[in-house]
Amino acid sequence: MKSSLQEQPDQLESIFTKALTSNRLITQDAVLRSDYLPNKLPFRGLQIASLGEILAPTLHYSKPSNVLIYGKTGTGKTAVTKYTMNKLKETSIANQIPLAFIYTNARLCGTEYRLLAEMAAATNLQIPFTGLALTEVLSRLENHIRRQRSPIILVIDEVDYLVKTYNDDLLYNLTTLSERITPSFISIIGISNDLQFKDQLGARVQSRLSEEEIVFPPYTVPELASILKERATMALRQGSYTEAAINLCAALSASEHGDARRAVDLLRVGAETAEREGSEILEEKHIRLALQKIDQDRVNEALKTLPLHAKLLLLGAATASHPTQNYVSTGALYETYSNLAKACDIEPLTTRRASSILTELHTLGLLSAHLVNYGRYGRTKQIRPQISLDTIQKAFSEDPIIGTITTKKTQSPQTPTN
DNA sequence: CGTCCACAGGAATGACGGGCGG
DNA sequence: CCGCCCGTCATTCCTGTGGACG
Repeated sequence: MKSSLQEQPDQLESIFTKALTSNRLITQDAVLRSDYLPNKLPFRGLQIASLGEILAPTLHYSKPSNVLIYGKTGTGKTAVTKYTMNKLKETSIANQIPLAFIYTNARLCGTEYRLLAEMAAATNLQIPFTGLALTEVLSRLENHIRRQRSPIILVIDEVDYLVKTYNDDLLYNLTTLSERITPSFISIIGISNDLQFKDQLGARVQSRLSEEEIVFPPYTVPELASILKERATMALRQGSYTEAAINLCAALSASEHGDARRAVDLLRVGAETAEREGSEILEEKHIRLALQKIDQDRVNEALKTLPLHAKLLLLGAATASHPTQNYVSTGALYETYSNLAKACDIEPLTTRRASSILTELHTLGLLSAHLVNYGRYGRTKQIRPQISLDTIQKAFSEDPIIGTITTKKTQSPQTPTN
């Protein structure tokens, strides 16, 4: 800004604007968001090419093979798929080829029903929130697709979730549906984080669904570094970051199976911390702080969104676990859990239900549990919380029900008898 | 060598909030 | 409005199990 005016009252203003512009490390924050889709995807040329090859037949009206895409989180599966779909979409529109593209995420949808509803919505068919039989939704969808007359490319992200929590029926139904509507079709692209996913499919689905497979290897450290540098030049003010900081980001993320999304998150949070403490330059220490913060946030978020009884069980595990060995047996935990529940004026759940919740907590990684045998004295799980009592109490302190308990003084140390 | 502890976890069933078509 | 079916969460009932004790 050139201010040729000699006005002094704007002295402060200029100072402020200078402060605002110069202390901003991040100039393009959208680039560091996890949903940002870059217009080129380095180190994924092979995968893009294979997916392109597979989908190419759609351009002369024939059905492409179904595809399964494998790779750990943050290896670019979703980005590559979306990228390729977008390109294909452009081409199909330019050549007036009827083709519909649907992207769904099984885990975000949550249930089979909602996944179908989402598909329907993407093809402009309204499906009620709930209340219909799955078969009903399916047949409505079929009729609708018949009427629309345009083939569909359906991406199901995190298919492994779908199959794990339900089974492969829905996938089977979709493939047969596709066969019923020839010459139109639904071509399915399944994206899975789980490399063993295919084994969980029944033979009838397996042969249909995985006609083609593409594997996404994890990014290596140099690859991650290169990706980060590119993002950094776009998103951060020039000269506001050190090479070392970028490399640290890459190294930290590579140790977690080459997760690019996490690497970019780390960069963004790092830059934010640097900004907040008024630093001119993003350095390694900021990245380290960011790493802590990300982990912390993730845990806190998980804790806060837990259902009531899961919270109580976790709290019980943390309070009751043996001070030195740091674990509880199932029975003792159930005992403390019941007491906690009663203290909150809540009926405790049955042991059976508690057991299910416990395994859920285990799969979430908030607990560890392993089976031990005391022979004549039975067998039980040794359950130990993976999170400190302190963190748990803090996270629960805002809970409308549990908060009253956690803010109270810690229970007098009642040593459990064994 | 059989018992029997202290649970794990499958199957069946029910209560509940909701939408459906008629 | 009704009778029906849905998905979700929870209960009840049940069978299964590794190994120290007797």
